[in-house]
Amino acid sequence: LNNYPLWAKFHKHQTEMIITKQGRRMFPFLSFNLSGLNPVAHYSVCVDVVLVDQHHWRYQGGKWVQCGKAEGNMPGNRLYLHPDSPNTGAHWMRQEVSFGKLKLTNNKGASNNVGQMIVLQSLHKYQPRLHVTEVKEGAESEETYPSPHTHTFAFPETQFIAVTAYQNADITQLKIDHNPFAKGFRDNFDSM
Amino acid sequence: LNNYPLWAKFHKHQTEMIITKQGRRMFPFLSFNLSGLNPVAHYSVCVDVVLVDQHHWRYQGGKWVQCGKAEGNMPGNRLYLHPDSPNTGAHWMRQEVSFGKLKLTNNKGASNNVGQMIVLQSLHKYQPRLHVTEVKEGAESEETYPSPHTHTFAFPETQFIAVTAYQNADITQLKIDHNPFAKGFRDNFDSM
DNA sequence: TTAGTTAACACCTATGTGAAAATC
DNA sequence: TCGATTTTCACATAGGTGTTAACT
Repeated sequence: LNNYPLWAKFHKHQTEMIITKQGRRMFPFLSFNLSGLNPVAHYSVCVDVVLVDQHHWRYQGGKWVQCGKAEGNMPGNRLYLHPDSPNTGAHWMRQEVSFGKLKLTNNKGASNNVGQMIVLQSLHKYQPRLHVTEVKEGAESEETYPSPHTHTFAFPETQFIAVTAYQNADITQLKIDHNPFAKGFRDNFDSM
Repeated sequence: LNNYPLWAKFHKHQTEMIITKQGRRMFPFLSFNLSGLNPVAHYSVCVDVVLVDQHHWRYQGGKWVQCGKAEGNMPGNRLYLHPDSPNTGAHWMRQEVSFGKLKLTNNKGASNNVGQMIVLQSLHKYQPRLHVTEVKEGAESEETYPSPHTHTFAFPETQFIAVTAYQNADITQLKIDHNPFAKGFRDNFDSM
């Protein structure tokens, strides 16, 4: 996992990720360094997002608290195939593998665009996971993830609660401080 | 070939395409409708650019004239693999196949970024070509284009002379009139 | 009312244009 | 001097931010 210090800062305050109908990028975004692959073998790399628990969460009195049962796993795509897939082990190990364009949405109708957006439920806690699958040449479609020959990685620091508006002001400030696209909201007293 | 009327307008005045060190997009850009493919077979789609003749060209007295021999074929990548490659016949036929992000350059050092930019010589006349190659599962690398099972298409209307600055003012005006990124140079007398 | 969601907005990053000046 | 190339620039497109107000 790359950019661990930043993820840790967010995690300490309980990371929140905005979800919108049209889809919102994650910040921080997932990025990994892979090693130990066969340079000439072919792999597909993808990310999925799974529920951490079966509860609604509510932000009350400055804290996140559990609140009743969730309505089970809702339908909707939770798998995002890395755009470079499939590719050689050498390709994946040459440089960091980033998911900067992965988008989160609450629009169940967007499930049609499989692989474009990950559909989540607001106010639920999620864990992103990385899957590295060896692709057997001559095999059928790529729609069988995760397959038997998959390595899966999950980093607790990347857990987050999906929201439609930020609840914790500390999280908002961290986003403003570190996301370049939010520079317009920084207190500018010429930090040069 | 899509957008044929626009290509024809440029072709009538002898199309010019700017080349720069960092790479410049084509305008108009190449876009095709494919048909007749096997929906479940896999194909790679790419474009290359070849010399039309072995001469330098010079713009003199408002006309393009040949001028001495070219120094043969220079090294440099002239092949651009469509980013969706490889993919199924159904995918390629579902909608137009566009090369809007293909970039032309005169930077021979950019040959390293194979597949990113097409390296050309200024003041030479070129013909873009479309290649559709069936990918055999289990075959080795994709670096054997064009392979024996390739269909190649070339449209004379897409021929152009590579330049580092526009020579014909008619071409400049056509670019300004039709390329959205050049809207800032249009004579704005509120065409609404 | 309350809590969650949505849409419009100003502000930003990132990048594609030809013009014009500078350079080779 | 001359022609070709490169650099810088104002002005576009395209789209990612949190804020705010409206909506449900």
